[in-house]
Amino acid sequence: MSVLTESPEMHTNILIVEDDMAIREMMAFSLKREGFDAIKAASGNEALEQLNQMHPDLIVVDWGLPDMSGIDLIDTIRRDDVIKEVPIIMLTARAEEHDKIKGLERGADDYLTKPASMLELMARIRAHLRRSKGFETSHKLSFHDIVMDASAHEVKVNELPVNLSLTEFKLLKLFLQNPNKLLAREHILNHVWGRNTVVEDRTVDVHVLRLRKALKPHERDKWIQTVRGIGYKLATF
Amino acid sequence: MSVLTESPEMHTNILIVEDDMAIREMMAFSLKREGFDAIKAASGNEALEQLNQMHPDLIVVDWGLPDMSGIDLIDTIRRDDVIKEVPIIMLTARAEEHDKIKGLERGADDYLTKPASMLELMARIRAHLRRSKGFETSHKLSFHDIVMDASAHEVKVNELPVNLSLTEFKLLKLFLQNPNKLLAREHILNHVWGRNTVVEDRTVDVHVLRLRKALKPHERDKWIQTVRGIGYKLATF
DNA sequence: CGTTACCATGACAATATCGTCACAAAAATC
DNA sequence: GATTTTTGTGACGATATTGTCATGGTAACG
Repeated sequence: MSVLTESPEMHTNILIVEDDMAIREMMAFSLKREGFDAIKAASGNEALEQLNQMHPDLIVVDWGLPDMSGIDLIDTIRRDDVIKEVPIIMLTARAEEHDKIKGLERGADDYLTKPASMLELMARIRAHLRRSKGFETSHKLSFHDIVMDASAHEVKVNELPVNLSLTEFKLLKLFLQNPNKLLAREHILNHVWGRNTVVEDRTVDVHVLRLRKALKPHERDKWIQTVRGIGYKLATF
Repeated sequence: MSVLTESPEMHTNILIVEDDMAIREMMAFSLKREGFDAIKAASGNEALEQLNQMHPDLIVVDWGLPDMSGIDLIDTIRRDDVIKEVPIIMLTARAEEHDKIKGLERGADDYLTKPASMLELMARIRAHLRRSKGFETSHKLSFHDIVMDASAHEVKVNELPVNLSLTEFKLLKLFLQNPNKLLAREHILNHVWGRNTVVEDRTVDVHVLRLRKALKPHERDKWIQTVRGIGYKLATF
């Protein structure tokens, strides 16, 4: 099972089959944010058309589709020799236990009830991909075109790599985890250096300076803004 | 009841790790009723003892155990080369989303909140077993043109054989299992040398050096990259 | 406009970390 | 039993990183 025939930086395609546009777009947005490629389908037939052209790494299926039930779609997929192995997560508004069990027995690998937390959906998607692809998919933090892959310890701005020291990396990570939020010096000290380290306040300034320098060639240094008397924040202007 | 019944001659062992006797017995009862063999453990250590003697097809773990958290148990299992592939379902009274995500990210395959419906639990168990049954243990690992056949103890780069010592081999294997992932020294020590061996940190460096030397004739030595302050990673640049 | 508090910046020394080599012990091979 | 290979460790120089300080600049405010 642990055959790594493809390299992990290869795009991981997730097919979303969901007729509600709002939910569909939100899921696509969340997926792209995490570094996946989201393919969208608004109906069962649209999904089948997509599946003729490409083979996603995972499928998220809504139970109630306009032209067929999600169950029917799963049946069709599981009958297709080429794609029948693909992990499928069912997503539905119905909380009825009966549906869950039916979905799981008919070939779904997982079942989530709407309104589903995007975080939980992402976690479950990663768990299934871990099984089917044999390796962990990467976690990505991003703010516009600043993208950090913490597990790979890699930062890119607009696809170009940025070289950071360990402290700078941790500092940027904190900023990315709190975009548009004002971070007090003390807060930064606690989170980057740890609660019981004795470091001068000004040290934060210096490391912010160094982080800005590293981002300067990409013209992103101005995104780390000074808030006089308090600290810094990551934001566009 | 279940549409898909397991054939009786095929013993499917399910390990239940749960300290609450009532729940444990109820789960064991349900499992046996469905044709599974239920093995019971009331604590984390009891579970580990069991795992020394047998390898279950699936494990159901309660989050809160008397001697360790379910998460710790999962960590231990996922570090064991022999049983690390076993599907794990977390079961817990806590409904907090944070716990769910933590469990899934740390290696659980599924997560159920108590009080869990036995029917749903059974359905999910069957869904996971359906996946893991057709589990093939091909021992081929690769990263681009670096190919390892673990069972044959053979490594080739671009079809040309590479001679490695045992430690170098295990080290490269770890890298291939975690491509593009930053591996901390401690993590490397745990996985290549074992958890209870006493070896200096710097030993890792020396073996990385030796592995690089072995890969140098093939111009792949630069793919093992140093991340100052933490460890190493296998990645292209 | 002047004062004050606050910050950006560059320089610097101390430290941490890593790559490399050499060597001895242990294990494997012949 | 001799030879070769493998392995872990210490040493050392090279380099990266880090924290602090001094200085000058800038925003805030009356």
